[in-house]
Parts: sequence; structure tokens; C-alpha cells
Amino acid sequence: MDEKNQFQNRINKDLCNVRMIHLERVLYAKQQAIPFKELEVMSMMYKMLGDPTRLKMLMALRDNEMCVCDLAAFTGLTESAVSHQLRRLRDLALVKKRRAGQVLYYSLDDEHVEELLEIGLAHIRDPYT
Amino acid sequence: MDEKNQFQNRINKDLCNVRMIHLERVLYAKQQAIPFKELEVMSMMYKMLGDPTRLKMLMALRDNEMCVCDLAAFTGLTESAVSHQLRRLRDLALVKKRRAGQVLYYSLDDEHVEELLEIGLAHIRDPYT
DNA sequence: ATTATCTTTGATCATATGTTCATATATAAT
DNA sequence: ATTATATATGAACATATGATCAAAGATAAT
Repeated sequence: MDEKNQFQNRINKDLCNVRMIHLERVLYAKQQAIPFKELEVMSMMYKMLGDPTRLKMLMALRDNEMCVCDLAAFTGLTESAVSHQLRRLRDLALVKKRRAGQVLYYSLDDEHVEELLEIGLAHIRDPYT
Repeated sequence: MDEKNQFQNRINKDLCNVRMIHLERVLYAKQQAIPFKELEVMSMMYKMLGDPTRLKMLMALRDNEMCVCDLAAFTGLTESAVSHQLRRLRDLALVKKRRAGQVLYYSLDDEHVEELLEIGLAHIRDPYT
């Protein structure tokens, strides 16, 4: 096999050889790609759903708004740990809080979050429908 | 404040005092909670969406099925790294593969995955609608 | 059969993550 | 003002995670 053939799938890109089979698909993907900052925020949002403890809290919040100590009792964690996680969930707009005196009531931020939870549950229960 | 008052929100549960404000909500949450095994799978599925590299790959797969080396070229990672991540995505039924000779074409597993991506993107772009 | 191409796998390592403990803040009650 | 309640924050530590490198399968071509 001569050198031309050997490198038929190697395309010079930014001074280094990168192998690819469908150049047009790679270019199209690059065109369509969302800005990196959005990608980071978006992946961080999913990551916040991607922990058993936080997910358990979120699933419970589908039915009722709950305060920190309730969530701690429910999850079996310390209130500190729950508070830490709620803060991260709040930073990504997955939950919101409402104050009533000393008590802070947490609930799902909006219907997007509910949908993400519903679809995720459906997916793991019926992977092929 | 006498001892009765001091412990009004402390309920003996499994031999240790746990503070909670809404016992009925905690009990209801426990009743409604999905099995732990499902919770683990579900959170792992979101976790797989929760990494910039994997998410970038998945977003690209919305438009086209792509092979490993294309995805490597697109992401700027080694083919090995891409393959590792694709395997994890496949384990959670987020992508599927189709063989054509030596080339393996990856695509989103089903419409659940597309929906999860659409809603996630909508959420970070319009946090309040 | 041998070689090339495309992809996968296992080990390794630096970084990221979740929990706990100690402490601080905020609101309410005495 | 002082004390109690409810929550938040920062530091620390053990574990989990993602990328790389080296090597191995798997399919196709010669």
C-alpha cells in the first residue's frame, strides 16, 4: 500500500494529522456545535442530576416542597450535606427555595426539571419504547 | 424552653434522633421513592450526560450517526478516549452502534435521549419559561 | 497468511467529587 | 440581649472519574 493510500483518511488539520472518515460530518458537527460555555453549563446541569443522593432529593420534590431537615431525614444524610447539595442544585436552576420564617422550603425549579425526571425514569424503565 | 419543647421536632427513628418538621412528607416521600437500584441506574444515566466531552458527542449525534474516528476528530480527543466514553454511553442505553465493515457507526439510542437533550438545552437557555 | 484499518480494552495517574466536622449566619422566641 | 432553631459555609479527606499510553480484537484487503 503506497503512501497516498495509507493516508487517505488522514487530513491535515491545525498542523497535526487527524484521521477521519466523513469530513463533511465532522465539519457540520463543528458548525452546529453550541458554544462551549453553554455546553459546560448544560453538562453541569445533567451532572447535578447524576448523583443518587441529589436525584433522590429531586424525585421527592416532585410531590412536595420540603425543608432541609426533612430532606436530611429522608435521605439519611446530615443537614450539612443536604444543604451543600441543594446549593449546587440551586446554582443550576434545578430547585428553588421559599422562606417561611426560619424554614426554607425547596421545590423543583420549573417544569423542565419535572420533564427531565419523567423522561429519565421512562428511559431506564422502558429502554426500547 | 423545657425538654418537651426542645425535642418537639426530633423523632426517634432506628435508634437515633432525627430532626424533621413534616413527618408526613418524609413518610410519603419514602413510600413513593423508587427502588434504590433504579435510582442508581437513573442517576448514572444522567451522569453520563453530565460531562462536556460526552455531551458534545451526543449533541453531534443528534444530526448524524458518526464513527469513532470522526468523533475523535470532532472532539479533539484520542480515539481511545472516545471509545471508552462511547462504551459507557452504550451501557446506559444512550447510544447504539451499527457495524458496516470495519466501521462502527454510533447514533442516539432512542427518542428519550433526544428529548433529554432538547429539554436540557431549553432549560439552560430559558431558565424561567 | 500477512498486513493495514478501525475499534476496544486494561492499567495508570492527576484531578474532581461527596461527605463530614467545625463554625458561621439568619430568623424567631424568651 | 440571650438563647434556640434552621440553614449555610469552608476546610479536609477518601473515593470516583476522565484522559493517556500500550496492547489487543476484529474486519478487510493483498
